[in-house]
Amino acid sequence: MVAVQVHNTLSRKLEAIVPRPGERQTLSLYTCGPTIYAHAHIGNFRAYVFEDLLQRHLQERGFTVRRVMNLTDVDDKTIRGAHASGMALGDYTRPFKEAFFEDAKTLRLVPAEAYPAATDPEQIARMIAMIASLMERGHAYQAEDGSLYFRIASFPDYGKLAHVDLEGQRPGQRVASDEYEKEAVADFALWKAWVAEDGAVGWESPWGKGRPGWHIECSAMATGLLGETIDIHCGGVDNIFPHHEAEIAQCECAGHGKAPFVRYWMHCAHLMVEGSKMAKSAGNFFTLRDLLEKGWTGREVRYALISVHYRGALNFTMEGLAAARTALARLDAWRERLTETAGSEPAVEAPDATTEGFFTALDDDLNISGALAILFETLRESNRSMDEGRLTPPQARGLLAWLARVDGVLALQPDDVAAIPQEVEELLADRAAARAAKEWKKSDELRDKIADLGWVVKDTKDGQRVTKS
RNA sequence: GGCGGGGUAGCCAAGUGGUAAGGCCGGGCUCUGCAAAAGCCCCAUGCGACGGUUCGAUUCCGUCCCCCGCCUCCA
Repeated sequence: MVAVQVHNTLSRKLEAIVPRPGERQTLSLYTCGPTIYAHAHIGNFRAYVFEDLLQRHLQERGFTVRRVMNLTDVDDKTIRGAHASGMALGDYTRPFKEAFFEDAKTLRLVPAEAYPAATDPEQIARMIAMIASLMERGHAYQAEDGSLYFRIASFPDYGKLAHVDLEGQRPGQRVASDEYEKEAVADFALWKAWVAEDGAVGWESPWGKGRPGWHIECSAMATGLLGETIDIHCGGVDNIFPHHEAEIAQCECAGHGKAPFVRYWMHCAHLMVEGSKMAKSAGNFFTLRDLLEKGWTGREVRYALISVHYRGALNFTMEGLAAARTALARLDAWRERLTETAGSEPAVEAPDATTEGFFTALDDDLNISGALAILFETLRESNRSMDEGRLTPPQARGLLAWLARVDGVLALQPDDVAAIPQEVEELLADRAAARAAKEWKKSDELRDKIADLGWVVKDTKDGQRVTKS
């Protein structure tokens, strides 16, 4: 059995991923999804692309991955946004939800098994049931304002994920000063009592009308869909505290036994843009849509996001995107060349054993740099062979088969190329004739005409090659 | 103050107690009517600073400097 090792935030160590007893090859994966009050930005997508790489690699290694990603469709910002636009909550979030799925597709993210939304009646019911369980066990209380809070003093393990000792904490700047109703300042909201600003947003509960706190949403949806113990839970580093800490507290206190909530916690570092923290005020805030408008493609953005190890800060730059474009073009050209060399021979010869290093690098906590190094070394080596005419068709086919496996993980192959229009085909035929007759002027004119139609012609050793401009 | 992540060539970035992967940029060459593309080759006596351990350290230990993040609802 191949051992995939990952860095577990809980233990701060590299640990081999082993399925739960009784589960042969199935792993559950819960990933915190977007809050759909706006378009997700590339920082959000960095986390989703990392999770996608993880899922795809686990699948390559033979695991069946059951993945759930939640959608947070109710929180302060969402309510404010809906209120400001005069729309019902669901009408306000719907376009952002649809946009998220489109963006995910553009970035080639494998769809999750389920995308529960916080406002789904079924999920609200689960949250209420979980809060009720916490109340019964003395882990929660209702404050004077009607809101329910988690009693952190009742859970000694609180802080084990972030490795924080609340005693030593300096209060953060965002502690709301009006939360005097709580027993302890660190106690977090499970259920927020309805207030006038909430307008039409609210659900009935045993404790009165209100809405769920953010943390309970994930706890309820994760355990509701994947069971009491989840194998892998991912998110951004900023979620470690308090969000994931709170999730642990809720699940392990409401649970039926001493079942740990999550076995492997994985967190993705932040993304910076041009060297600084991404912020609207700094003018370096990008959604995927912004980048597509600038002419970048989904796979270029994917490459830029995927090519830096997930636990290191990623500095996202236009230069980085340009590098992604060049590297992808090189991979594309190589794949085409291999395809030509492969011909239609049925025989397949396995590539050099070192190519397996691509996958063993990823086994090591998703060492993408090491994996890409193997990919490019293989590229150069086989190009040399082809230059010298040494690469046999069975060898080329072996490399293509390997490349297909590699791309099952990277998902960086070009989109299906658009069919060449008849008009362009005719011009190409004319141009080929002109070239054969060495009528260079005519050849150049035809190249211009083809360019006007939106296609670029390049003359290679083996004739003309056109691509959509 | 507490807890994390990080400082490796112009940029991005792996990695190892034994003499620095890979990508981009740049340079050279090949191909070539031109243009473009593509391919190959070259490109860090050096791994934040200073000490120490060692036959040998970028890699281990110590001290220090710098950058970034989290510390209550931001991936």
